[in-house]
Amino acid sequence: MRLSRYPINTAKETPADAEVISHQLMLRAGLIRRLAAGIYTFLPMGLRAVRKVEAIVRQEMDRAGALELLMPAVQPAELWKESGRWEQYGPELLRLKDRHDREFVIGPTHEEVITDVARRELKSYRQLPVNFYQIQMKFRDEIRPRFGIMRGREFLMKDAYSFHADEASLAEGYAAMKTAYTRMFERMGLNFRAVRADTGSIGGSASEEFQVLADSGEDAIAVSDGDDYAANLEHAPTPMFNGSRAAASQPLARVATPGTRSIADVSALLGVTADRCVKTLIVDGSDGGVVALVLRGDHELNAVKAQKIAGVMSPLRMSNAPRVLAATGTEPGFLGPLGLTCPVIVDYAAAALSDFVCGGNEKDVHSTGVNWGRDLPEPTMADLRNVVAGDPSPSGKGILAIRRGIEVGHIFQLGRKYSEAMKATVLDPAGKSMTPLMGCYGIGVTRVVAAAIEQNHDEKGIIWPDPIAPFTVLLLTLNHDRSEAVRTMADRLYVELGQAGIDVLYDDRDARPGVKFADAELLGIPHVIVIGDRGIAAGRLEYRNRRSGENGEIAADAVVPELQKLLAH
RNA sequence: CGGGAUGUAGCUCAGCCUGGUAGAGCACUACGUUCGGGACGUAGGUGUCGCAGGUUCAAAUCCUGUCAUCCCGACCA
Repeated sequence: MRLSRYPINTAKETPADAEVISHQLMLRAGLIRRLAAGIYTFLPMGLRAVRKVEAIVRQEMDRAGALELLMPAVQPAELWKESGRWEQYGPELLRLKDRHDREFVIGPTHEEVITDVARRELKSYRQLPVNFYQIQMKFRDEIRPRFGIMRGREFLMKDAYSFHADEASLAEGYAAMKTAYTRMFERMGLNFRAVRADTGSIGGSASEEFQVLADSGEDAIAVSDGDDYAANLEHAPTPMFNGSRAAASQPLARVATPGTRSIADVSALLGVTADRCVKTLIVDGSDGGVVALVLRGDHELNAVKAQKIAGVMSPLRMSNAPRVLAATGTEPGFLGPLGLTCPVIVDYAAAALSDFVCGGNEKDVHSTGVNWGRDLPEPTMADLRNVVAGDPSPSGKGILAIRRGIEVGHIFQLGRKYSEAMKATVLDPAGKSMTPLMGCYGIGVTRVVAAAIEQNHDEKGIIWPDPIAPFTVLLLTLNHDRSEAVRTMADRLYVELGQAGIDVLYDDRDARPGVKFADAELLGIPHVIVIGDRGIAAGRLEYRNRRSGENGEIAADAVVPELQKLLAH
């Protein structure tokens, strides 16, 4: 591609409405343009990156034995009514009517359509297992689209759906997809983790999200430094209390703490760190009463974990002030486990404390030197808190750090939810009708592009990983219009590189060097060959690596083989 | 949907408070000089001042409504 014939529009200034770096750079580099909120045009350069990602996804899906098909974006409402999601899905589902007043949706996902395909096409267990996939535009009417293409309303997604005769086959298909996803993201050069996720309301036994690690990510995840363990922050378990705590060394005492309601105030006033204090939270119980949850002062309650505990109302609800007063005789800020009559559940970490500080269950009073077993009964314990950096990994290897991630893929075992609701059946070996199990596996293709930029950029612009760069090599000429030698050399290299099957972009514009270099860095083409009279005279052309910043030389008569060597690894 | 903010040239923004016939930089076009790190000069084009009402002799500016966009919260690839 010759840049002189390619209307790129790069901008020095950052558009005001772009918040995250990938959005800013995609706009500045001219990869995308906004058409409406969360809806973007991919300009040719941007589309090339999308196609590169697609190609890798397609190759690995094919390698895993999945079959590509293409389903319609517009789907009849009847299918959604059949699955029950016409009512369930809510306003994120874009609904519309045709001229005959028939109802349709613009597909946010394709479980209904694929299940319809399956019930028509699959007749025998002998056709199982099978995995269908497509790479297709989805539309989700997000409440708040943001971050450009990262959370758009219309986005390109690879979605796959597998059908299985039994659990073992489903598990096998799921594992194959996990392998395929791992290969894809590795090939794309992304730093990612497979994260244990909640199976949520969909049910099923296994679910993992693929998260690209980036500070701008919307999800908090806990990752181990000892192995590949990673989980959503809310889902990572904390270590159980091992039964040993330091011996009590202080007497139980009550101290006046007027006006100090927060852990921060108490620890400042008494000169103890927050991890020597406990906080007591009163939540509504499932039996109409209340339950006290006790955590270490520096820890955070995890609502998902708490509401799973017997006796605690789900969804979790903090008790209101009158109920707290009735149950404890005091107001929030001075609560403690001492003398409480309601059920008390203590987080493992709080249970491990000795000589701790807690509220005195009286306004403006705290207790110090409190010890389980001496001043209080041995506690009823549970995992109540979010993991924090430094906690041991649940995998048993390494310690956890809290990172942020961008969810680019999600795989899960669906079970029979859709096949049952939509009566997709096949005949089993005995000639009886059976309902196959399903798995589903998504990748946000366009989101991957944004995530890759989040992870690969510097102050000058994008730094594409080779496999998903719009172009692999950039030929950058200096003095283009005045030097015939430069033109001749560059034209020849352009042809040769193309013939060698290398994706080459040729900046043959009659622009000043500064402009060309700046654009090269903004666009982030990984390998740049600079062609100037100086280099030609010396027989050696300049090679620049966008990522390493390395500035080397290549023999002018061996550019193609030298580059091929560079690209090989 | 709740909270916050913004709409003026393709982009970044000034002008609005205090109404008087619309500006800068970047980008774009032509010519000249320049040419290995976002050049300079000369000339040039560019706007229903988001939209609709209202107030006024006069509205980008004041008032009302409306639409759009962005940011913060609950959802998702």
